[in-house]
Amino acid sequence: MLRPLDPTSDRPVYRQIADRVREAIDTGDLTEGEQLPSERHLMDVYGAARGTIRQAIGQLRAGGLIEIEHGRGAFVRRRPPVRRLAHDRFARSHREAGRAAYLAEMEAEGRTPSVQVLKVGPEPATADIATRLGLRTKAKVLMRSRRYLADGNPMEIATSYVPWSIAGGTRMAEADTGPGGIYARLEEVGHRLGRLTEEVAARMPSPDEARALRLVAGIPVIQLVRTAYDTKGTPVEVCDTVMAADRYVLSYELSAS
Amino acid sequence: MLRPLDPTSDRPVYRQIADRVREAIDTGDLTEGEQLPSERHLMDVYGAARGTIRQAIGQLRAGGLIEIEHGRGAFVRRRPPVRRLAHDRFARSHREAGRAAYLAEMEAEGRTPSVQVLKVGPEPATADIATRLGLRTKAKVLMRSRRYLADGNPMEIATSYVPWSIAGGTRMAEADTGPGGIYARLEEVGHRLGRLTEEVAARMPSPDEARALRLVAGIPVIQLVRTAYDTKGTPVEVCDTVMAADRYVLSYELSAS
DNA sequence: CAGTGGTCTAGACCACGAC
DNA sequence: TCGTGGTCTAGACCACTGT
Repeated sequence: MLRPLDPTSDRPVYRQIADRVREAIDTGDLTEGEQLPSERHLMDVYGAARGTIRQAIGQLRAGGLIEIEHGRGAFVRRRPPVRRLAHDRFARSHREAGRAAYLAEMEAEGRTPSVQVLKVGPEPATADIATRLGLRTKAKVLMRSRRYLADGNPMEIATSYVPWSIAGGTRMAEADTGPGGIYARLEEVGHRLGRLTEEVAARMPSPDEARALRLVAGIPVIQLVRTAYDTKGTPVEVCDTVMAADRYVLSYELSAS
Repeated sequence: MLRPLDPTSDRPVYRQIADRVREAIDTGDLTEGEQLPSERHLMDVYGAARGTIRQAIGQLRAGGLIEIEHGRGAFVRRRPPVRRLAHDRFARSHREAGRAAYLAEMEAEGRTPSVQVLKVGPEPATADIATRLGLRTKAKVLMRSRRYLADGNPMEIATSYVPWSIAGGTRMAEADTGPGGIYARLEEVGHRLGRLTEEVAARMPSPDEARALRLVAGIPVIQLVRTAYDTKGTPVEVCDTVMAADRYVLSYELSAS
């Protein structure tokens, strides 16, 4: 199944071994979820030291191709079901934004959703958040941090920020924001939702994020920062979402007119 | 500068060392572009074998925090200037889409842009591309593949697909598509641009992509698949773009009305 | 040349999972 | 208990960068 190495090549042995395994995956000789030959086996096959084999496997792991389970073996990574996030959600209905929309959408897909509220309370704004909200740095803002799961697997961590001058004393500052979520509460206090901007970036997770999202090595995160403005153009909320990149595809609809 | 290890901790030594270096970066003790202590130095400081030190450094590298230059040393990664892609570009002006828009925008930012046409010609469509274009698998399509650079550094690789029934015999199938680019040619043959969809995902690069984009370890790619429809709703082009994630932030504007 | 990282070896002991 | 991967050591030689 695995082609032999080329001893005349100046490509390092560990890379050649990684190449061979990658080929086996690409050609379908190794299929999703299938177990790779063990390290000892690869040592025998290629006559290499264990360190060399582990280097090869480390490459594949960092590239997101395989996943390793201690005591069990290395396996071709299974791609978890992808959640397609259509970003006309807000246009369709403000009332169904946030947690309610998440629960409804997930259940419609036959998955079991859950949401954990991690932290809710006043915080001094970071420079970035303050800028986005049009406040001065360290201005008091409401921070709401929560984790979304599907079938028990973490999907994303979202942290919202609302100026304290808007959120203070309202139900936004409580763990349960009530029916319709934060956008409904914002409208109740006179901030009718106008437009939204979203900024999308990708990077490797911090160790904290990797833990919270239970990310295996080789999976990046998508960071989406959404800013909501009311109809007067005042920024009323910033939501910073960090998503496991192997579980999401964001989709946008643009008009060319 | 680097705190000592905790011998009572059951956290592996290499992780503790990585933690210490990460702390030094977070606190600003090690700043962008600054050189890390050499492997030999770290061996002395922590009394660890070289393999252990290299494991620690490997973690930081895979996390995108540092960059290593053979013979020179390891350095805290410098973040290249980020290109903010506003996706109302198409709405503003179809005529300035594609290469022309890229050259103009880059020059406006004071950077030197260039575009390499990698391959232009007919190809059988993959299953995915065929589906997006509403064709049967392996239908003949025009493929246009090119690489965009800024100041000599690769930024993205874009591959466009147009049904051969539309592109065949036109200037779209030539290396130089002429003024206004591919969208102008599409309109000339009666396909006025209507709406566009964009799908955004992130993943680790393939070895080929890493080479073409000159990606160092620990940098993911953003994959953006744009489908253009004409005013009759017929898909006329799919553009698959793979971008170095450390050089892009995509921004979208949504209406809440 | 000296100093840096890159590759590879051979071996030891440990931790986890399945049977 | 056995087979899997995880951690760590000590050493060798090579390749690249700078002086």
